[in-house]
Amino acid sequence: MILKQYIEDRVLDVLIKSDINNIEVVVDRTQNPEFGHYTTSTPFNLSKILKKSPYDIAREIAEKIQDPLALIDKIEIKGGFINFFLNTDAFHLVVEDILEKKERYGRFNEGQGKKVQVEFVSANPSGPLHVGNGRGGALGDVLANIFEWFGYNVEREFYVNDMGNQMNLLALSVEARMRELLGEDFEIPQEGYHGEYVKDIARSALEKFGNGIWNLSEEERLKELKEFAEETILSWQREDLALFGIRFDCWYRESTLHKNNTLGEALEILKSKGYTYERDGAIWFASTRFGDEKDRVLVKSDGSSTYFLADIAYHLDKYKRGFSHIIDIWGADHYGYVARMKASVEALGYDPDTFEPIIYQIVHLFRGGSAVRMSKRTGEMVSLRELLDEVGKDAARYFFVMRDPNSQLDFDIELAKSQSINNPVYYVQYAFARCCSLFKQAELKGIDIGRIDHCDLSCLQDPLERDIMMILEDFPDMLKNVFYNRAPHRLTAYLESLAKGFHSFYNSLRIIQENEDLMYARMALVSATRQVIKNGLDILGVSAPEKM
RNA sequence: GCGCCCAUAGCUCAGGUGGAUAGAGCAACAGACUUCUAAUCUGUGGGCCGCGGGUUCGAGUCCUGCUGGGCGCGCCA
Repeated sequence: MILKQYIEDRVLDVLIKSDINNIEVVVDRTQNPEFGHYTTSTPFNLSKILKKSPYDIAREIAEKIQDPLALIDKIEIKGGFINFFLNTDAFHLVVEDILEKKERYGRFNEGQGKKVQVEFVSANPSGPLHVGNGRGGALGDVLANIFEWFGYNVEREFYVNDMGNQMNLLALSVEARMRELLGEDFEIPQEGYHGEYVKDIARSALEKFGNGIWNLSEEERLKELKEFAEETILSWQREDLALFGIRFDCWYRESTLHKNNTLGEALEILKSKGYTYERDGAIWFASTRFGDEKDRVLVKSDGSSTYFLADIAYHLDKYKRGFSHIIDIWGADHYGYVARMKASVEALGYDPDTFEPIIYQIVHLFRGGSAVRMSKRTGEMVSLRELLDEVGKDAARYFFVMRDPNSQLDFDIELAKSQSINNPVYYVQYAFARCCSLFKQAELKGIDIGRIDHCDLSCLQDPLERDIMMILEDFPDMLKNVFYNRAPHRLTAYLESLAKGFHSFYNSLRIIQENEDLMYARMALVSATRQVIKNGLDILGVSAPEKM
């Protein structure tokens, strides 16, 4: 980043002195060493404006480039490209930068403490979390971490859907299972819950309430059971998420919105602005006026409110809590809600750009080559807990964010468990452990670790060393990419390439050795590598074991 | 039917705001441990970027029409 920035600034400097303004200069790393380390194609873009050939422009710019830090070895013109070759000393600046900034390397202060909310998982309290929730959980938590790295004050929130018919069905299902356990006739409602876990809840309910529960009125009994089932399931979810390394700042219940009459408030705002109307005895929101494909019902003809109105109220409440940016992480099956929620945010009077739903595609579980079937109806879903028990937190988190959220994810349980090169988590963690091991070795040999931080890096001249330094240089820039594109999978890919660079270096060059200058310089590089892997794993919420 | 997502090596996937000869890993084959962790490394082969048009100096990337797969289109929650 510092090097790329340096090149960019040098080019910009020439343009400004030539009175060419408002031109964006993009400097890229090259893929081919033939083209140097960094390149820019700005001359192509200037060609039309200046009415000169890209080649001539490139030559003119190249001639005027200043190099106050003496980092540029040579500049070559190829067509309209300006290719920059840096000297090896340039890359030493990167190592120094990392050793100075340490755990702050790659952080930015773009957010300046602005309040951002990331709401994710938000599974209904009607059953244990499943693997789909796992992807949403990992994605949301990592994005929240990224926002923190960019200087935002982030709140993680879980929305608890504790109202509605589903909870009544849950209570009825539990009651049926209780009767079953008592050897009575029972019937699980058609749309009820059939999973094994319902029996577990029924069993604990019998223990907790005893026979007295049957003396209550039907209504009273179901109310008790509903509350009991809900709290039980919520505690499961909380445990699962804790095992998954996720802690929410706030568990926000839908019932709170009803108690505070936020629904009425939201409805009033929409009404007063004239965005509602009555038809067929229902109250409608004219969401098509804000780009939705059809208008939506807020209050049904029987007088009850829709889930959508509660959602509008929920988002009104979020804005009232002072968040400047609101992110909702939704599964692909919620795509249909994007347009209407955007519409309602705008109708309430807030900037729809500050509301950002992020959609992730579904997860397919595999075990070796074969797909693991999931069925919601029979309740035989693979739970997040089972997955965590089998592959562990680190592999689970890593695998869930390893792919573009827009792409479906094939999650191979066997691969996630395997302790081999095939498994990218182990590959990256192993690189970290090797770094740590080198430090341990160094200490055993009585080497002065403190000297590493201010050693002479000039003996780092090997291409393998330079490759690592170039990757390390890229870290902050890569994080910007991750941040702006909401694309954590680029971080995992980055860590794998850094680990690869390190393993190559480790295998072919001796680090701890007779030549002390070289040894300290290489240890400095190891130290920088270790730091960057650590920073990256921290963002992912994956542990960095010192020994494996 | 309409909206959105996806399609890149045999497999799983990378390829910010368009840039040079499209990259990894796995699998296959051939090699490397008396020495800092072989959970590693080195080398080889492998491609009409789903198909057809268009935009321009330049397209895997942008626009458009198809094909195939996934998801969504309730006065459900």
